[in-house]
Amino acid sequence: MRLTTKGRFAVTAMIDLALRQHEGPVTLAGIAERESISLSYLEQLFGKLRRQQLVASVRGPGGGYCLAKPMNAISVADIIRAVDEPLDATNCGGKRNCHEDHLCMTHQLWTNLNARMFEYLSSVTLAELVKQQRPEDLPEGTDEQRPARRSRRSISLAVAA
Amino acid sequence: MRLTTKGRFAVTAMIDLALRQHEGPVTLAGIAERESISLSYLEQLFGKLRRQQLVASVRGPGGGYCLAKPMNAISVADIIRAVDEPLDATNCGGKRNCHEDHLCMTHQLWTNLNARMFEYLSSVTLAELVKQQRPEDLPEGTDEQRPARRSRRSISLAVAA
DNA sequence: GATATAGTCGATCAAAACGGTCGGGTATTT
DNA sequence: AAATACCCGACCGTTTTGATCGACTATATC
Repeated sequence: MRLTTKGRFAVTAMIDLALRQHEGPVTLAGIAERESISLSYLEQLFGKLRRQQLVASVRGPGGGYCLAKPMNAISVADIIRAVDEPLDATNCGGKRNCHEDHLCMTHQLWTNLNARMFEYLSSVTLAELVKQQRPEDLPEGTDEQRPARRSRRSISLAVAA
Repeated sequence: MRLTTKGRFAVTAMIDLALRQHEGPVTLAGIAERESISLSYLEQLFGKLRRQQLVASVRGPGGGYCLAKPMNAISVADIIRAVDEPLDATNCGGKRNCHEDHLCMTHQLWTNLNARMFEYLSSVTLAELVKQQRPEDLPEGTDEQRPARRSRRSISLAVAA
């Protein structure tokens, strides 16, 4: 579990997305402008988020990104894990046996700490963050995910992945 | 609040120190060998730990480091904060007012998340970690801090791994 | 079908952080 | 005086961060 600005960018972007997806797919260009994150950097982050099934994309005009799940099913830990990817692993981890086993005790201990923190971040969902963000104008049912496209015919809804 | 291997190194080293300080000052060379951390890197870390009053140093032969406080008064958050220093700060932080105040809402929200995590890490003390590490051989009173120097001379007691 | 939109992908890059080395200090003990 | 061990600053290679650019693909609309 690593915590850097990268994860924060991703969380910020996901909140922005969650706040607007009820109007249809949200473009990265929009998020980039509103949140002051470079478009190309967002593309990289959302590539990872998409591969982790946290968001779904809709290509072409009127396209953009939607959440792939209800926002109460997406935790901060999910987001951070998606973008920070493979990650630390206590440098000796389960791999080598260090020197004495004294060292591995220290490592395991750190792993425990990691786990507890992860557990905490897993308990914080996007829905909570959004609710905390906009306690006023959050209509009851909006945390349901919506079909990707709104236009009259189509609903081609790629969702590839 | 950033979480990297740097903080982990510092925590590991502090646990090592806490486990041995009852025998007198603990040398960085010893910690370096036992925990497989480079001596020079440890020096940098302990420079910061010392400036944050978490450890005290004893120079000269027989010298080394001691905890500057009882180990139940030192939290993991203290250690990480000491070595990870200035740290992120939501890129606009309390400084500028972003664009609209919408953005700052997002930022403040992240700050809250940060705070909660920090709060958690603040609740984990070195004493707990040590206890967890060595549930068997932890005599009752050893978590009291000791005066930086152990006596006028004598007790050379090099400890050395 | 042409065109505009918007995601996808890969290469590349500068700056920062990470982790470490080196070489010189200074304080203290023996 | 010599040995120990903290102290400090400069430097260095690698990885990560955050960003840019260029080319491509899918789709909607006219």
